[in-house]
Amino acid sequence: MLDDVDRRIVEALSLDARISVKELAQAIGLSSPSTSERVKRLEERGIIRAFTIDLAPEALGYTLQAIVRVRPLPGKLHIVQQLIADIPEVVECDKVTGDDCFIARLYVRSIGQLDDILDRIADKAETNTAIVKSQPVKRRNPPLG
Amino acid sequence: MLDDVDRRIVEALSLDARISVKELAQAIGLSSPSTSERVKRLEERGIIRAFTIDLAPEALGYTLQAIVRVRPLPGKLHIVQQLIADIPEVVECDKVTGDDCFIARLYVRSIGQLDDILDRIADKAETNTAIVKSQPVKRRNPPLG
DNA sequence: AGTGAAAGATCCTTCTT
DNA sequence: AAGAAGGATCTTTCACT
Repeated sequence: MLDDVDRRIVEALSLDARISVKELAQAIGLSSPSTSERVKRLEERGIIRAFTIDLAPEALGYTLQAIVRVRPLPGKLHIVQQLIADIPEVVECDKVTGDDCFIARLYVRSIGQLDDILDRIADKAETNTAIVKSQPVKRRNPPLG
Repeated sequence: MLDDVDRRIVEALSLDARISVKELAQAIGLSSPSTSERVKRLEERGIIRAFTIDLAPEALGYTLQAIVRVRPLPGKLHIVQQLIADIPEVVECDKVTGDDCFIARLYVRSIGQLDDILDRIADKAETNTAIVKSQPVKRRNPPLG
């Protein structure tokens, strides 16, 4: 899937996506042309999906994070899904097996705001809200092996 | 918090963190020096936490994603937390309020692998597993306003 | 696949307004 | 915050292993 060189490239770019090909090449012990080619192929193979930035929610005023499980009432599934997608504070939502149909992550600035948002779907779904107290594992890469 | 120019910078960099200051400047209609200064300040203010890459789990063979709620047995909280953190397939784990103490997201290559992993904590915690069927909302930024 | 050198292009930052 | 310019830096191409 990924050989050892690819892995090192991915790890280095995960830490700093702005480093030049030259720096990257030195970091992984390869020449610039080879490194450049590797990166290009990782993109072509769809392994590197994008070069992006990591934002700090707290620095944007989002001091509260919640994980909400949502079980739409009978016949309301599609409406609820659309409602959730339309809430900009929902930064991610998965449709899952089991009783809880959706699991959404929300960034909010206060409990009041959270309450407001949940009220919008209260008549169309049962919700179960968990407030995030800490993050024992922050977003990280899975094994690249 | 963020003025309109900052917002456009963040949006542009979210889409492509590799663009040059020059390109970025053109995209947002500002001069290069000003743009450069803005980006630097966004980093200093802790809003841009890092420049990184977005990996495609499927392209790495992770065809299955699961969200596992974990309720440690009495006295096992710390052990369980450590156990979870030590599972490399756990790409993110939150400690939350409520009965379920932890909510973890796992990337796995098969149901068998998921089963193996869950077995490791089966004697120390109750778990509730939901398989991700689709992602109505893929990872996105919260409102930048 | 990878290396090394070189040339050309591009870029960032500084300074002045 | 803009504009120009200098000086550095980089990426890619090419021949070769």
